[in-house]
Amino acid sequence: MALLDTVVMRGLTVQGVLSPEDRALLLGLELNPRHISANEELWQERADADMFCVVKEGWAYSYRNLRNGSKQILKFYLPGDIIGMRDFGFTRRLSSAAMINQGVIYPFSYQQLFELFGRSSLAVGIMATAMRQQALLSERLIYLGQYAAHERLAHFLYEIYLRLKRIEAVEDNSFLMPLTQQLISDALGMSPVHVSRTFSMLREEGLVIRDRQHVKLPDPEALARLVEFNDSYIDELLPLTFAELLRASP
Amino acid sequence: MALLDTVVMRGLTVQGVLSPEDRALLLGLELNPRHISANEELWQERADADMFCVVKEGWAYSYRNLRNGSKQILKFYLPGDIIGMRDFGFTRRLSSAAMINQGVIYPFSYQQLFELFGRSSLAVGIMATAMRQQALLSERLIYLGQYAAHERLAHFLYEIYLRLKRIEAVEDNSFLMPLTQQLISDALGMSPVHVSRTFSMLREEGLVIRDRQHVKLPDPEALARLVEFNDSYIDELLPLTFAELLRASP
DNA sequence: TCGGTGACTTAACGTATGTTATGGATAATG
DNA sequence: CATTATCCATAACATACGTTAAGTCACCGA
Repeated sequence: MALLDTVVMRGLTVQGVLSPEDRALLLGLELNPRHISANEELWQERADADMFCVVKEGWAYSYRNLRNGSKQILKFYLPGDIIGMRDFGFTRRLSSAAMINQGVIYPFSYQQLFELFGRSSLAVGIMATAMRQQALLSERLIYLGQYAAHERLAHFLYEIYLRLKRIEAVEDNSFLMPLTQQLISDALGMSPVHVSRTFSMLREEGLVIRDRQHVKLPDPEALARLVEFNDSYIDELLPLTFAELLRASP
Repeated sequence: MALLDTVVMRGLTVQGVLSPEDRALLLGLELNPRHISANEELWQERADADMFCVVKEGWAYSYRNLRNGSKQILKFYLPGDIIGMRDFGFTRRLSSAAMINQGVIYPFSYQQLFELFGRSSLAVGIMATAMRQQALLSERLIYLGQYAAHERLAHFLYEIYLRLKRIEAVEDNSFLMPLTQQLISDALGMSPVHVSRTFSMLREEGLVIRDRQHVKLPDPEALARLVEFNDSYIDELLPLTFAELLRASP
């Protein structure tokens, strides 16, 4: 299962828009096979992110270990899949990755991806933006999978708080949230009644004050501790190496 | 909140790798404001996908309506966010999108994105690949949020089945799955014990036969009906319009 | 001013799923 | 071949959450 055989690249081939150079670049990603034994780690969360892997043989998976001892698997990778794209645009890995059984992978560097991108800064920027969106999606998946209702709601509110702060829509730890409890329940996969119950709990604990659309988090840090929110990456600029790679001559 | 002010693009600016042309292209996306009223739909699931939106004012959200009447919200969009990237590389929208309150958006076309990409076929291909990965992640989020254990497991098995079929690793509706129930439970957010229980249920219903790593789905279509699996898009080639856009002169 | 509507709260009750524990089958190891 | 570890099945019990329902409060149009 080579990259050129994936649905997407086959589509581009059929449509006749992949130049011979493009095809050569793509094939060039699959030159250095590496044999991996079962259960071997490819990388750990927070390791430097500087390369991807195409899975040639075997199964792998990406996951996050949580404070409470549980772990959430984000994705299983089968032959032909690319591991590591999730981290593109971040300095460090957002999740760990490991082989399940024995297999073969082709590692390739960010540098090679930049060549695929034709060294277009904007392409890199758009891709990084998309991956940040996916990072938020992954966080939510983790919370839906592993945490109880009050943690999910706390996590949700804290995420909104951070995103609003970034666009300067938070003042004195308060913000406007035009969501009904019904909408929140649809987002968090719980019943509207339980959203209400859970808001009451958070209010009693002094973590959230809410009157209609007005929300105040008296102690955002306490909330962050409760939810194990990894906000280190959210406002992170692109890795410094990106500039060098973009400026490097082909 | 303009695109040039987002973390990613600010990073590229700081690093001095955004050319004046790049900046002009990016600014060019935000020329045609459109005022949207509260609760107005931006598009529905399965509509033609041919453009994105930058949110300027107001909140929006993307969601999927499910057969059982519930709905799963995938993401809330705040000012500065781009709506619609999730569908890039697909012919039709994978989820609906609507405004929550009244607001302003800037629509921009795929064509404009292709210009950002410098008309690099490979950049388009990589981006589309990443978005397909995200589509699978979204499906899993929907299932974690809205469905009971046996539906989650059924969905999981059917997804694996489809992905293995694509790489010709399914024979006679059987395949090899090197996963322990512990790993499956970590992926689906349920206890290992309940995974076992649920496998027993599916076996009694004649939907799944399993002996250790050997899995057989006697009637994959029955499973697909049970889980409301939208597999129409998984093996879809890139939209035909992509070739035209890639070939168009700048 | 009044009834109507939608958003929210709280309570009572049922159930899906988690937890803990035990035993059996199979694979791994010496 | 014996021993041990791993994986899995099943049962008994506990609980978080869903469901249904009723009541309060704010807002809105007649």
